Amino acid sequence: MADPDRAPHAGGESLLFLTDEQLRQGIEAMFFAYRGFTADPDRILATLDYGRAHHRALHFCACAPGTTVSNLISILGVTKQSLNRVLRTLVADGLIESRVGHADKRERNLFLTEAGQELEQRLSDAQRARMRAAYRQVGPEAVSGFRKVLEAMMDPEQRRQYHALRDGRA
Amino acid sequence: MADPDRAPHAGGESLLFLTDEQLRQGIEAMFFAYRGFTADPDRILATLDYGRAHHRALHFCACAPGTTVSNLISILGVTKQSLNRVLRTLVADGLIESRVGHADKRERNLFLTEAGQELEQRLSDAQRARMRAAYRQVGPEAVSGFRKVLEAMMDPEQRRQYHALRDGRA
DNA sequence: CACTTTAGGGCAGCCTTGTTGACATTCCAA
DNA sequence: TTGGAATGTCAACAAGGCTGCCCTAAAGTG
Repeated sequence: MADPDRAPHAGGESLLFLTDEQLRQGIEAMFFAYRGFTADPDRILATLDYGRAHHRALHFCACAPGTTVSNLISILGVTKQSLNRVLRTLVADGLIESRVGHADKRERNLFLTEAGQELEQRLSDAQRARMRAAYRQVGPEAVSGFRKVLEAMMDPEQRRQYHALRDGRA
Repeated sequence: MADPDRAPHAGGESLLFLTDEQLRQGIEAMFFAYRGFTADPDRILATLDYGRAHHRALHFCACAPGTTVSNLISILGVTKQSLNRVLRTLVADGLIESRVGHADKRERNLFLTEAGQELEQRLSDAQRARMRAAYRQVGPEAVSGFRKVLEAMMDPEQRRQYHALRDGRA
């Protein structure tokens, strides 16, 4: 109860905005917003008998073509067995191509096929549309703050990967 | 390709910040940040053989004591069968008390027991700690933007519930 | 006052997608 | 060249979504 953030003498917003209630609101906002964030792609995926796991695999294959299973595992934070099941169906359905590694034959390099690119684009478009609408609505100032908070919330390892992906495309 | 957001004449950030690449970064930030957002409570839950679903139930029971199963269902966006399984274990473990409704005996009013409050507090504390650290790091300006974007990303129904919860506590 | 309809809630069973365990292949280093 | 480490695959299991079916209580209707 001696939390300085709740100290009565903290008159300015700079301290007051960290009350438990404010933090709780942020937590709930994150919860509800994430539902919205995934809602549009989820609807498309459902019609194709795919799930969010497939979307994630397609997304990161799209933005890092030729990536390996290992790399995808560390980005997605799942076990290789879990990823493998998803990849297997995507390869079987002709959305992803898995080529045996050139230098290291243990590795598999993953690429989207034309059909894979097409679906990934459809999913991305749906998700971006909502993002774009939100960004437009609140303005660049708010978007900058949004990005800052998200980055500050990541684990260091996740932040590292986030930057690596960005830089890889730049 | 005639996307106005990518128009080369858009010199100011006010238009440029909506490129596909910027939106893609936002999407990935959301993905990585959500992992961080749930990481701390997840660790606690794992030691108790609970999952995120239990955390959610505890959270919304805590902030709306006496709420009904129906209400929880609409907040969480899951089916009653799905919620029921989670509630059953929480009631069996003595973390939640389910009282038959007073006016309408079909309803069940849900309350946290003392043990339930204790666990909810532990989970909340862990999650808030990360949120607090992030908020502190980026400052109130950024936090305000963060909240604005999240709210803009919600579906109207989710936004309505988000506000209802806030107002219910105010 | 019965009698049907509607709503809240519970149980059983299925599916996706996480998990660990066991295994094959490939590479590399002793 | 051989044993260990790394990559990826297959099998089996668990959590938590889902639909379907059922019971009880309330509400509407003759």
